[in-house]
Amino acid sequence: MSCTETLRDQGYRMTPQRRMILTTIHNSDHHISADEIYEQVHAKYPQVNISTVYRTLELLKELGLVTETDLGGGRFRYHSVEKGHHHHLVCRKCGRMFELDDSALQPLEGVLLRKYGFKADLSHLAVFGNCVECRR
Amino acid sequence: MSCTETLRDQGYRMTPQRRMILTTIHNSDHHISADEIYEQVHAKYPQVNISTVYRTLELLKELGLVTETDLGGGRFRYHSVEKGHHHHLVCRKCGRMFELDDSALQPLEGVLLRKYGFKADLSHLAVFGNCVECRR
DNA sequence: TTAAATGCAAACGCTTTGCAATTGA
DNA sequence: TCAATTGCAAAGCGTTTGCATTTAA
Repeated sequence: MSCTETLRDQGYRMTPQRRMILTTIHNSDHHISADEIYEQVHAKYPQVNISTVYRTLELLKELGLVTETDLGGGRFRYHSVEKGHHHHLVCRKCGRMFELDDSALQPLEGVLLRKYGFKADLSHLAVFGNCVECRR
Repeated sequence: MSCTETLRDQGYRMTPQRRMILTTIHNSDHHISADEIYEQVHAKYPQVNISTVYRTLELLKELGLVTETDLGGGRFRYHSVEKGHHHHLVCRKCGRMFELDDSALQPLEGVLLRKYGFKADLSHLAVFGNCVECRR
């Protein structure tokens, strides 16, 4: 089902603003923040308002089209659900981010569930530390 | 070395406000936020200002007496370094936080190092999800 | 004595909200 | 048509800052 259909199905409308916001999130190669989305959309259509971005993100979360992650830094970051889950290794020295596949985290997920009864949501986890190169 | 000595050593002063803030953090049974500290201190000494709390926290971080952690929820939380490291399971439904001991994370730490050459800093990690009770 | 620390008020950055005007279906 | 959506401006919240006053050493 397309995004437009998902929206309409729930009684919402597809608007140019929503289309641009969706495209921006989808084309982003990283977890993007509200104001990064705003900057990009605003560059093309200056009349678009930041509050529309926030309201749209709220809606897209609700519809399950986008995930919101708190990666620190005092702002939320957003990611297209279609593009799937992945985790990050964030180097504190050089700032680079490395992708980490699920398999490394499954043991942890299992331990938390068995030992603590806690169903961890490890989608988009960020682990901070130092990368190979910076450790040399 | 006492906190007072640590302060003086670096040319800072021990003030009643700083003493109260330190005591509050040290007596807290959880990772406490700036406004929780403020509430407690303010209850005893109403003239104390929130900006003093923030400035003191900044200083205590610098001196390595207190750690600042981003556990989500849009506010930082503080913890006495003396009381040591631990991790958290944060329930997204009820908001409760559970302590998690190091042993659950050591396998992950090992995998990241061996497989990715990444030295993870897992002190004060926060894992989000749903707790036993909220999963019923 | 005097630099460090405080209280106060105002500003900050990110996010939310009320409301009148606009617009998609 | 008309409820959903928007832009705008203002407010909310946690945090920071400038400045005149107070205070620890």
